[in-house]
Amino acid sequence: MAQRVTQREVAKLAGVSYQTVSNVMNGNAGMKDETRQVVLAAVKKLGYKPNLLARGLASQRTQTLGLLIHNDTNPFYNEIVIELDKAAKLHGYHLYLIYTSTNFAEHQDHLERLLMRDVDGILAVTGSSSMAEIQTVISQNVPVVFIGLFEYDTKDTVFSVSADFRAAGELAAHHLLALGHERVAVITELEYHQYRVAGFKDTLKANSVNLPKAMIVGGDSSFASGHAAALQLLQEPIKKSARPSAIFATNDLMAAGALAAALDLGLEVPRDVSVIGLDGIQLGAYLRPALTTVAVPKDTLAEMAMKTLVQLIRGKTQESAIALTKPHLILRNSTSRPPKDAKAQLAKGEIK
Amino acid sequence: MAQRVTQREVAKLAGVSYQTVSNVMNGNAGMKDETRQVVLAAVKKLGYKPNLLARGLASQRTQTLGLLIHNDTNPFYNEIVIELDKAAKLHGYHLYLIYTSTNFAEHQDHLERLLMRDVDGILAVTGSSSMAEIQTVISQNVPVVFIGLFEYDTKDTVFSVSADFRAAGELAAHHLLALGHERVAVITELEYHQYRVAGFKDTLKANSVNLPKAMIVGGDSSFASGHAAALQLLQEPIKKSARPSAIFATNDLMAAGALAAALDLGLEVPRDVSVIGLDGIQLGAYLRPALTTVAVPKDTLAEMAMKTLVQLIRGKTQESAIALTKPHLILRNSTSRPPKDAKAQLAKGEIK
DNA sequence: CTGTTAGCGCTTTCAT
DNA sequence: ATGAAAGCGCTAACAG
Repeated sequence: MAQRVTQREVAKLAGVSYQTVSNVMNGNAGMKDETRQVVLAAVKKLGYKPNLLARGLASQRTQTLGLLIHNDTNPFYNEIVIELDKAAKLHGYHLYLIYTSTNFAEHQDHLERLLMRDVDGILAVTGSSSMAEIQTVISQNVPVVFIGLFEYDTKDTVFSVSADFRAAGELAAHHLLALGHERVAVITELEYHQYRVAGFKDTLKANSVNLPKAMIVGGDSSFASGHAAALQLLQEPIKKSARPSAIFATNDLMAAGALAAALDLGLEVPRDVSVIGLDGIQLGAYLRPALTTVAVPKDTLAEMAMKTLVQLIRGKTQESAIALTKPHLILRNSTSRPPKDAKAQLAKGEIK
Repeated sequence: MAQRVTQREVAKLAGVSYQTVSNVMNGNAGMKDETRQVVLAAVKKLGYKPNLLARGLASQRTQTLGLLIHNDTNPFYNEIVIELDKAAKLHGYHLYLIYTSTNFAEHQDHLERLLMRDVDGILAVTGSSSMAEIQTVISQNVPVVFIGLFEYDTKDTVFSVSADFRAAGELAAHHLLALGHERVAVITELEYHQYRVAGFKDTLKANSVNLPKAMIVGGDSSFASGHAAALQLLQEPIKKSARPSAIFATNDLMAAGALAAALDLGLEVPRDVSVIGLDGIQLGAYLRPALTTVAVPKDTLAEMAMKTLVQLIRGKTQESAIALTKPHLILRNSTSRPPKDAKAQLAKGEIK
């Protein structure tokens, strides 16, 4: 229904055999420039477009990639997808989009479908939890590259492109330290954000700032969990005198939640408490105060992932299984120096 | 590289001809239940998975759809894509994802690529501007359904599924009127959001509330444009006495911008000015105050779009070319009754 | 109800 | 440099 003109017809019009047409279309080596011109003219005249299905079937290369992505409402995923689409276009690939849950059976099903379509490779933007599963299911058949959303203590059979989350944690700590904070707290996804926390913690320690266990609260990367965690951190009656002057949330959505929680408690940000996130999603710029955050360079992340995958597809084994991109600080308005006089500050903070 | 087992091998193992295998796989009519079982056993034993490329080539149905989507940073698009992916899965389709600009040549290129892959249909989540172009390029070859992002004064050769934006505008107006607002303003994308504005305006008029031209400011649906427009509306020195007590932004991103602008001016929302948006993106819940908005039901929108497209693919011509979903109000904290005493209020509003 | 014969549109050897 | 033959893995008529 969609396809009409075939190579045969082009060949007939051009007065050549139809393999010659194929050669022209694929830029295959040597042939008289004259015949090439004749063929191209015929192609243009007939409006011939190759049928990519047929080509894929014959050549075993479809120029398509599966894009497996965690169906989370975190805008970070979307912003990554946009960059991946750009990168894929650049390299001549089309993307099959598949949103997936963390359910293993579902994963398997999606992967099988992708394989049935002869994708040349797979990009997996999923939580670290499912990495091993995915790898197991498909590595023998088709190259996979994992992208950016997990920490980097992966098995070395896995190809992954990620951000240097330890460095990100360090950046956050340095920023807070530079401002003079000494009572800081962390909101994090305990199971998966270890490196972000480690970088943060180590930097504090190196500067003789202590991070008590009670000042590390878990969340699940969602806005709601960030909100709840911050409430706990800021509201806990007993701890009032020791209320943190700054909170580092290991992703922006939780940071947004923390910001909202502070505001909901009647606190002023950053006067009463500073908040810094990690991701660099657009959302941060929309909040008031706008969110200071450590940004992951999504464009280079996507580009690196594509490059890696393309090389794997071409059979060039990589030396290094893991690539990291460097994060950077985006300075906005949710961080400042800590309250000068903590006691006085506390009194003012109780407006609500 | 990816595919191994073929129908032939299954047939050999099962001791039948390989077309029988094909029949079993496609659930084609009658055959001894016994042979079916034998075949299925062989399939399972060999781990046979059909090659969808070959099937598509032979059957002229690929069970794939092109998803053309405007590459805008508006989260609304992403939230729609997630719903469309769900709907597609439900109907057994895979989605080719393509982000596209508003550039015509680029559009054409993407569309041709999609056609080369023999997609069964196309979902276009693009601004109304490109609708006609797309339609022209492809309507003869493959069914297209346009989704939700433009107003509904389309040509009737076009199949579109959209929200009832007039009703959305009406809802916004009713909410503001019910709260007692009489001095309201609108921030809108002038060229494309006419129906939202019309519904809003007409409802005001029916309730004897005037909407002067100066109270309608244009934007481009972005946060920045909403911010700028609100600044103009709230700051304009001369108009201070006539400052709007409520702002209706015709999408959430502009509403977020308006909210931020009010806050940046030192105003309190909703005490000094109410803000209401339209879309229902998650972002609204993250803001402080949380954004009251008129939500477009993205899930039903997506489901309707898929249903329409599937029917078109099956050759069942629709009676109606346009389907609309009903929006609803999400009440949060950015709207309230207008300031009791406008004069006194104004004085307080000048904090900054 | 099952098997035979074609052919979807293209890429690949392999001769010429 | 170009042409012929074969086949990618499947479905789609038909026969039997």
